[in-house]
Amino acid sequence: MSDVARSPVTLRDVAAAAGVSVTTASRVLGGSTHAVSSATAERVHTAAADLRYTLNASARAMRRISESVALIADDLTTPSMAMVVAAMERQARKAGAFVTVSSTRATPDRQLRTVRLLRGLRPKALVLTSGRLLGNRLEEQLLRDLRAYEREGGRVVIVGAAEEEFDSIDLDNHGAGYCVGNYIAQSGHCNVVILGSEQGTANFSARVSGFVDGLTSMGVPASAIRTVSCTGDRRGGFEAARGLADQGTAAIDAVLAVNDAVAIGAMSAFRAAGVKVPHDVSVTGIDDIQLAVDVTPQLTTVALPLTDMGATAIRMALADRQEPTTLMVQGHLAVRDSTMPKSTRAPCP
Amino acid sequence: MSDVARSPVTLRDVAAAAGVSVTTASRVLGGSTHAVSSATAERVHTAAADLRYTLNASARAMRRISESVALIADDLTTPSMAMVVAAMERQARKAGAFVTVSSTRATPDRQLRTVRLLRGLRPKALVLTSGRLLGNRLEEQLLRDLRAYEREGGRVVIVGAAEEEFDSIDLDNHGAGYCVGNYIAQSGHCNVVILGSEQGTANFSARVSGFVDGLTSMGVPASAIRTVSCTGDRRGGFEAARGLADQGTAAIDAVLAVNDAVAIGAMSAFRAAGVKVPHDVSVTGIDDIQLAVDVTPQLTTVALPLTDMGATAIRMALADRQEPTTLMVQGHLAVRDSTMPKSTRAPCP
DNA sequence: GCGGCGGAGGAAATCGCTTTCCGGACCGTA
DNA sequence: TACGGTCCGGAAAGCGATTTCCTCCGCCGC
Repeated sequence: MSDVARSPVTLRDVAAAAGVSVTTASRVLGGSTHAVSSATAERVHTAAADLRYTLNASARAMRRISESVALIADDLTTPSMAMVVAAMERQARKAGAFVTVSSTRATPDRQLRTVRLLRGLRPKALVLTSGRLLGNRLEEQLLRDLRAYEREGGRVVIVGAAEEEFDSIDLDNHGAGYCVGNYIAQSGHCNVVILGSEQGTANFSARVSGFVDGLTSMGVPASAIRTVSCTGDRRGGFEAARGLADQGTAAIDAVLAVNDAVAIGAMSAFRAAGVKVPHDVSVTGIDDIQLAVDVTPQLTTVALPLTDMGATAIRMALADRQEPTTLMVQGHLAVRDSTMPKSTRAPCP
Repeated sequence: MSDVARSPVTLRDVAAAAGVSVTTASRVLGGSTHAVSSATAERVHTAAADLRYTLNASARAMRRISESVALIADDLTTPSMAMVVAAMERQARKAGAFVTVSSTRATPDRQLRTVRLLRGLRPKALVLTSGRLLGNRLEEQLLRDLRAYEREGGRVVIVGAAEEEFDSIDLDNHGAGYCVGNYIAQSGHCNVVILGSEQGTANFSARVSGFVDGLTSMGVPASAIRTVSCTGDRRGGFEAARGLADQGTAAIDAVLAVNDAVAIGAMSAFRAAGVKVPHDVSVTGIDDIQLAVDVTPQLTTVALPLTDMGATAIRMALADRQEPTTLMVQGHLAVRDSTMPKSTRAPCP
């Protein structure tokens, strides 16, 4: 059990200590299929433990494909992204792989630079999750790098949008919206305001059209649906809702927000304006962020299988299929306290 | 601009395309100090761009120390950890380094295995952030591996606790608690309940003792301070507060939670029980997670310089000083809506 | 005119490991 | 006894870069 170890302990040192060749040591420690007698293996293991030796992953990576996955996200600080990252890490570890993370503030320039940088690690896969990027089609430059990377044997997985060309896991945004619209219509709401941003993100516009389809499927006339544009964050919801409150909310049964942050902003504006949620107006979100259950009233929303998505992304990344496949995952409605049936009101025309 | 590239493009290919030796290509692309004429450099760069080539980080790592940092955390999903990770990533990128993350659920066994695994990457530094681990001293085994790693030229940085032996960034947990206790006492609260878990985490017990010291420093008698034990998450706070509400909160002026999650859980239990915050009871947290301002009422808490800590950790990790240094960072009180002066009540005895 | 110096480029050794390829030992069978 | 087949173990050839040397060349100062 000597703790003395010349600076970098190498496989050679271990082999010498065990009295075998590096070849044999490599076979024992590297999990080769080549047979090694258990007595020899034992000696090697002991030597390695004594020297506190671990195989050098970089050196290994030169002869075998490395077991690492690079994650490129817009922003690592959002709660949902944290869930995804954690799930990825967990799943990757199961397969003995590493995850290296990077964030690009959704700027195409940084995305490209990040992909370049990370490709240098020759990871087994590149996982991109980016709302922005996916909406406005991948930049041509980025696409080229991604293709070049796949040509070299790498795997590209896109989380959050369907991409014909690569593996991808898409969230059924339209379905989520539909689900909400349907429920809201069914529970007797008729005059509805949709809070959403048109700008960019395909995610959002899919949700909005889902709202509309869900509502009309249950007989809500298009004329009873109004869309108010706002930014996709808390402040956007707040300001939009304040605008509504100023004009009077008597003719509004429900406000459908494009995500939870907007919904929460809206609820807070309503509260400030004395509009009671859900009594006067029902409010819904999409995402089911942690906050959704922490606010009062708890927010009715659509829970997204973030953890599944992360795990699946890694599974795809590490699998060795050939065909690019696209998976579509569904959220499910979580009815809570920010909505209530409006059966007492007059039915829709 | 040919997009054709035999599977793995190597430096040799680039060199051939540029009509130079690999040596020269390496010097141009690898940022060597050896002089290269600008005309030649230009040719190499063009060739590399045409082939969409990026240097292989693994191969580079064999001759030079790699620019990567491995982060080992208890749990990646907590909001505060997400902030730290994001800050680390940002700082690392500035230095052209990578961050690879892993989570260990705070079990010593997994910690050890993770360190072993990650050491294989021969990162320039290992950054450990773990409440649990730091509380009950590092496991002996782990310590050995860490020491062996440093002997090999690696750098170990501990975030969240002072460790003589390694670089470390410590949060002044006692100071944060003191700060809250002081403020609460000053603003006229007398009967105080502290919500905290005794178990394990040195972080928490330091905060708790900070609360007590801060309160007593302003004349609150120890007899007016009660500590209720609960788990360190939202649910723990919720259940503890429900318990308090059941017994009646008439004799309670303030509830000091050991962190924001607990505080938010407590607020939600109070709300459910009809106890008004801050009118009936003031509530405080520590951490200043994003949620703290999103919740109603906005939470009075201690803002921790999470971003700074992350960035500093990476700076330490990448620096090449020799002396292990310990940094102590302070939080600052953020007074918001969940507390209000209780001047109307009877002064403390 | 000549020694020396610095700039530019290349050949080859090297990093730590994996992986062929090969050789010896040992087995059972013909 | 001879022969194919296993089982073990080692020598050596890479993997894709970086990094020493080395060479060559033009230029300056004396």
